[in-house]
Amino acid sequence: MSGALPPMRDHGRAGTGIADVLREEILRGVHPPGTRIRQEDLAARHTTSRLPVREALRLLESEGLVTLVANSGAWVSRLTLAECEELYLVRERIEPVLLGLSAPLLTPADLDELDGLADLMEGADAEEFLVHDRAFHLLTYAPARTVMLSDTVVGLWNRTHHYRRAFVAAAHARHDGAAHHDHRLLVAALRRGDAEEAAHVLERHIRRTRIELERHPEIFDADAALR
Amino acid sequence: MSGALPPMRDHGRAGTGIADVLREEILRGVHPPGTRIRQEDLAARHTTSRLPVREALRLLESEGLVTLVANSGAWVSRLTLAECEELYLVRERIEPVLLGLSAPLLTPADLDELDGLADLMEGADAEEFLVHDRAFHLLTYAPARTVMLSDTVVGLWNRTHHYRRAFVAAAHARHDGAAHHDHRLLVAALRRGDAEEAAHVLERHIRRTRIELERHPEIFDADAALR
DNA sequence: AGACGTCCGACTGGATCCAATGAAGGAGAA
DNA sequence: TTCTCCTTCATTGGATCCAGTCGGACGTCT
Repeated sequence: MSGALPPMRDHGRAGTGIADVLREEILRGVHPPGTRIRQEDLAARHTTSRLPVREALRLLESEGLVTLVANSGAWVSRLTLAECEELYLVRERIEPVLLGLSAPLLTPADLDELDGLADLMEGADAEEFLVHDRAFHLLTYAPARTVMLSDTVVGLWNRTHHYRRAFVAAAHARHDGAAHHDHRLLVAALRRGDAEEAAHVLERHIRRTRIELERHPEIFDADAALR
Repeated sequence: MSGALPPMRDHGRAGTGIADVLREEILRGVHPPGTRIRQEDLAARHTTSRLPVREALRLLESEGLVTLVANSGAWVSRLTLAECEELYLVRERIEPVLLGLSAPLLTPADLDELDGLADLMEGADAEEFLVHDRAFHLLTYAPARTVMLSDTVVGLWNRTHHYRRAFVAAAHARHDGAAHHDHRLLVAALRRGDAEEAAHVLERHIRRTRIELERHPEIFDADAALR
C-alpha cells in the first residue's frame, strides 16, 4: 500500500476538452436527445484519434448527457417523463439545502446581478429565458463553499436542460408568469437575509415545475416520435 | 440528425467487468483511500491491455471512487470531513424520498428479511455490521421502480462506505446502540404501512450519523497522516 | 555537509492497426 | 409480391507501439 499525495493538475488530458465543447453543444440544443454521435466525426473535428473521443464520451456518459451502447454507438441521452420527474424530485430536495448554505454568503453585488437577470427574463423569449434562468439559479448557489453538492446540482441542471427548454416554450405560450413571480420572491427573501424563506420559495418553485411537467407528457412523446 | 433507438445491451465491454471487481475491492477495504493504482498491474491481473483498464478507471472516477490525475496516475479517492458531510447532507434529503416511494411496495417477505438483518446486526462486529447495514438499507429501497434516484443513492453509499467503516468501529467501541434502535423503529413503521413515519425515522437516522461524524475528525486525520 | 542542477527511469497519454459485432441492403424462394 | 436468409459494409472495441511528462536519485558545486 502507498500513500502519495495526488497532485491537482488536470492539464494535458485531451478528452476533457472534447467533452467540454460537446457538452456545451448538447446544452445549447445543437444535438437534441436521440442524436447519434459518431466517434470518427468528433475525432476529425478535433484532429485527434478516436481514443480521446472515447474518453470524452465516457465522461459525458457519467454525467448522464450521453448514452453509450457496446458495439453500437453513442447517443445524446433521452429521458422518459418518469426519469425526469425523479431528477426534479432530487432537485426539489437538495437545491434548497445548497441555497441555504450559499445564501448568507451572497454579496450585495450578487443580489443586484440577480435582479438584473430577473429583469432580463421578463422580456425574454424562450431560449433567452433558458439561459438567464440557468445563470440566475446557479448564481444563487455560486458562493457556497461546497464541492459535492454544487457538482451534483450542476449535473442535475445539465441532465434536465433540454426538457426545461421544451417546458419553458410551453409556459411562454400560456403567458405563465409564475416563474417570474418566484424569482422576485426569491431575491426579496435573499435581500432580507431570510435564507429559510428563500429555501422554501425555491422548493415550491421546483415542485411547481415538476407538477407542471406531468401535465406536458407531449414533451417526451415528441422525443419518442424520433425513434 | 438521426433518431435511432439505442439498444439496451452492455455485454462485450471489458472495462465494466474490471471496474466491477475493483469497485468491490475498494468497498471491501482491500485498497484504502490514498492507495496508488497502477494501470499495468490491473491489466496484468485481468490479462488485457491497459486500454480497458483506463476505461474502468474513468468509470470509477465518475462514481467518485477513484481520483485520476493527468500524467501522474490514479488513487483511491479520499474525502475530507467537509466533503463527507456534504454527501451525508444529500443522503439525508433524498433517501427518505426514495424510501417513501419504495415503502408501499415492500412485501411481507421483505419485511421479514429486514428483521433478520436487524437481528444479525445486533451481535455483529464492525465489519459484519457494515455489510448487513448496507444490505438492510438497500433492501428497503429495492422495490422502488426508480432509476435515477436508486443509482444516485447507491453512489452515495459507495462514496462514503470507507468512512462509515471507521465510524462504525468507533460506535461499536462506545457500545452505541442508537443505530440498532433506529433500524427497529424503521421496520416497525414499515410494517404499519406508515411510510411517512419511516421516512422521518430514516432522516433522523442519517442526520444523527452526520452529526456524530463531525465529532470524529480523527477518522479523516488518520487518512491525512498517510500523505 | 547541504543544496541545487542534471540525468535516468517509470508511468501515463495518444496514435495506428487489427478484430469483432451489429445493421442494412440485396438476392432468392415461397 | 413478400418474407427470409445471407452477404457486405460501416462502426466500435481492443492490442501494440511510440511520445510526453513527472518523480526520484545521483553527482557536483558552494
